[in-house]
Amino acid sequence: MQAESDKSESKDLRRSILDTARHLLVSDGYANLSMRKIARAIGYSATSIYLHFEGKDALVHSLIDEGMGLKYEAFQAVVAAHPDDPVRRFDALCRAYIDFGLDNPEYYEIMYLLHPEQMARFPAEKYRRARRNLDVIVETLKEGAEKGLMSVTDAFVDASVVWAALHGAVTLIFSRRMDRRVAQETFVDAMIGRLLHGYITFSEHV
Amino acid sequence: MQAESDKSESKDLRRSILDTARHLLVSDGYANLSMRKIARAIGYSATSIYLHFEGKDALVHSLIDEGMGLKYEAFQAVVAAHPDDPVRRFDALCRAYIDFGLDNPEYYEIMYLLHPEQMARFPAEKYRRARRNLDVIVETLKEGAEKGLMSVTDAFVDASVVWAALHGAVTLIFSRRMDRRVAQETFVDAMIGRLLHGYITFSEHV
Amino acid sequence: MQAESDKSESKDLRRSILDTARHLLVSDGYANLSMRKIARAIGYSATSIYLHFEGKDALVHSLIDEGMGLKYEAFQAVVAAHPDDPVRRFDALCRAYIDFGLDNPEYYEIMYLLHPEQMARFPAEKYRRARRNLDVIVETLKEGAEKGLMSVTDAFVDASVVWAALHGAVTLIFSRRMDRRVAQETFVDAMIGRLLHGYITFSEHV
Amino acid sequence: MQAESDKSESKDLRRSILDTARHLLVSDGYANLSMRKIARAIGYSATSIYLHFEGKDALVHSLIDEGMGLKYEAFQAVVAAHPDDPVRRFDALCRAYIDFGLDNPEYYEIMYLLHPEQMARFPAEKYRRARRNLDVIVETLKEGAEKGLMSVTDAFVDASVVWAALHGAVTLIFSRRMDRRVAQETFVDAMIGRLLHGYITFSEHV
DNA sequence: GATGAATGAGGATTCATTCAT
DNA sequence: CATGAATGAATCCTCATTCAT
Repeated sequence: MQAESDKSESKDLRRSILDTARHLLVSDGYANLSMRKIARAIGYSATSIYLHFEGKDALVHSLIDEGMGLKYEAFQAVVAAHPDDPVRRFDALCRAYIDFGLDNPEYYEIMYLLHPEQMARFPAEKYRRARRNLDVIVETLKEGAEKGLMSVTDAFVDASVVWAALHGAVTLIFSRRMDRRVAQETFVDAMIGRLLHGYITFSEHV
Repeated sequence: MQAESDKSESKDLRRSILDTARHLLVSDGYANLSMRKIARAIGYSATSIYLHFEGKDALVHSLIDEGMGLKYEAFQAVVAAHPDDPVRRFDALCRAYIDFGLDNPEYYEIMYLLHPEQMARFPAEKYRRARRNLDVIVETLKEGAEKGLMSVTDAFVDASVVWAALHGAVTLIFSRRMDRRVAQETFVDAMIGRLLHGYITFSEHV
Repeated sequence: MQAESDKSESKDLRRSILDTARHLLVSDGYANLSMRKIARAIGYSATSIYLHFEGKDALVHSLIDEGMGLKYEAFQAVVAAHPDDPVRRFDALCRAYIDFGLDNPEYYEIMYLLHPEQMARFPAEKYRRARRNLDVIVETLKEGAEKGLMSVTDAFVDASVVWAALHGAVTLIFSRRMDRRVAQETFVDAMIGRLLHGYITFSEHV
Repeated sequence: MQAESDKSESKDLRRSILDTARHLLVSDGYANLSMRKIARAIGYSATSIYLHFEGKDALVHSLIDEGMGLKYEAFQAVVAAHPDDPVRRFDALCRAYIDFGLDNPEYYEIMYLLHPEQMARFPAEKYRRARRNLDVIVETLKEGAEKGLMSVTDAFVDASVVWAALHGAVTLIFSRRMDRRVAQETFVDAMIGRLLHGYITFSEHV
């Protein structure tokens, strides 16, 4: 009857499914995410989900996709905010990485912690955007090295090291197995400080 | 007939279950680990597993326990090998951490990547040994600082940072999402190099 | 094609499940009542039952509920048939109690013989209707006492005594452990006669 | 080595099994009585039970047997205590019936509440002793009638009615579905009072 | 678009029982 | 006398998915 409302409702349902899945993901864990639970939570029939997603895998892929997009935007915002200063950009990128993880545990979970065996492989092409995020770090390191501000051996390798360290920080916090004697904020600051310290040539810069 | 073999058969089955579970864990992921699959793989009925383990949780706990033990031994061996030199000990500990992870992905998986929601909580007391591993790093950093060889702000925090970085390195390699342009060995060396470099006062030491 | 039949099919399955469960209950006993057996008996998959009932407990609760309803109606019919004569009402109530039990052994079974440990507790509120049945006897005794027709010490206690005697009569017949020398009908008549005789003041009334 | 101790131990084990089964019966209900649980409770292997009992049915039959014996003794004691007074004997028998039930719910459970479908039929011959208990009531009623102390129509039928009423009292108490406004003791007294009152000719006797 | 009905496969776990020792 | 090892059958229940409507 109301073509407009129908269309928007439809989009709303798709959104609703994705959002609910995200929330269930963080509250119950991936292993306990089920189509039925999503359906129950949004008040639609389980069948309806299949009108918007081919299956569970496709749904999760969409979530991964969204997460990749969000993270990409966050990184691009950092780049835009520090176009000329590779050191400050590096600092901001590290913080953005960790913040994204801590703020979006659901996305982080499926983007980086989900084993590929648990679902149909995420299409390789979609990982391109993810790679571009790493490239941002690579470029930043290269620029810092060129400007004599940062000591870089191999930009690719070093970017991976930074990436790994940040990833480790996020997941260690997630796993709640970190020593209680260490406050989360202190820990994050220390991690970023060490990374900066390790790559910056002149300490007075920071 | 062979009293000896008979006695050991029982223990063999237990071992067989644990090993099979370990392998399935890495090939199919924890979510897909089922008692039935284990049973099928070892050629026994599912019921038989319950003769050796109280349930799925107990089985996984046993695996975690074993992993903890292995890792603890590895760390203690490093400590024994470098009783007086905190810098070399630090280097060796980092390498031992990553090596353990790469050599025992199944153990690493359940020790550090398993979400606690997915199974009954691992008895707190059993984590003591895990904590002692962290303490080894803490002590090493303290000793390095006392001897003026390492620059440490807060030993607990710094040990956690190191821990996180190593953890990130291992898991990034596991996830196979690392840039292919980076060789694994180069990456590991770079990570350890950076950690050493970041904490050592006099670079001529390394 | 036949919208009518389609709609009712769903309800038919629900009915079919309930009826089959009821029959199995009486033939195999509660302990041997299983979802699979019900499913097999109606020619559906076990999963289908879960489309109509949340679980085994819910299914049994539905049966109890139905039984309570039937019995309540039977009692109300008796009350309506004898609005002014408490003695005849008492007689009819006793007979209705026993008749209900003998006519609906499956319902009686789950309503009164099922141990609560065997299933999730039947919601307390649902027992209200059951209590109202007892209250009908209480009121009848009170009325009989007020009119000087019946000798009652404490209406609550006496109603419970009546209830227990009737319950004992039904279950003794069920258990098939009654002496064969005693015909069922004779036994029932004797029980009701004794109850009447015991509570009525003037014997000429009966 | 110690033939004596061995033998007695063996008998002890049999006793131990029976006692444990009885206790489990009352705490967990018949449906939850399992060989494993019994074995675990007495600290023996499940297999050991099969050295003393052919199977679960045989074990329960033994319990029923014991219960029958106990009850028979209780009734015989009452008979011995009131050899000449059928009225007092009747009173004492009723009380003995209810007391036995309330004191030995485990025995009562399997003797009178267990459905025959739930286990292999209890050998018919073993019910003879049970029948003899009913006969005690029959004889008492007959004797009371002969002495002009009790009004009895048909001793068999009346004994069954008494039996049913007592059985109903016990099971209603067991089921915990009795109205809370009625105290157990009051209820039992009322039931026995009514039975006495109903069968005694001259009320001054009591 | 949306749904209710239906299912087969699989999940962990418990049970009574047998057998060789 | 006692046991450990082993099993097949059964338990309830959840899942992702399909199909006709």
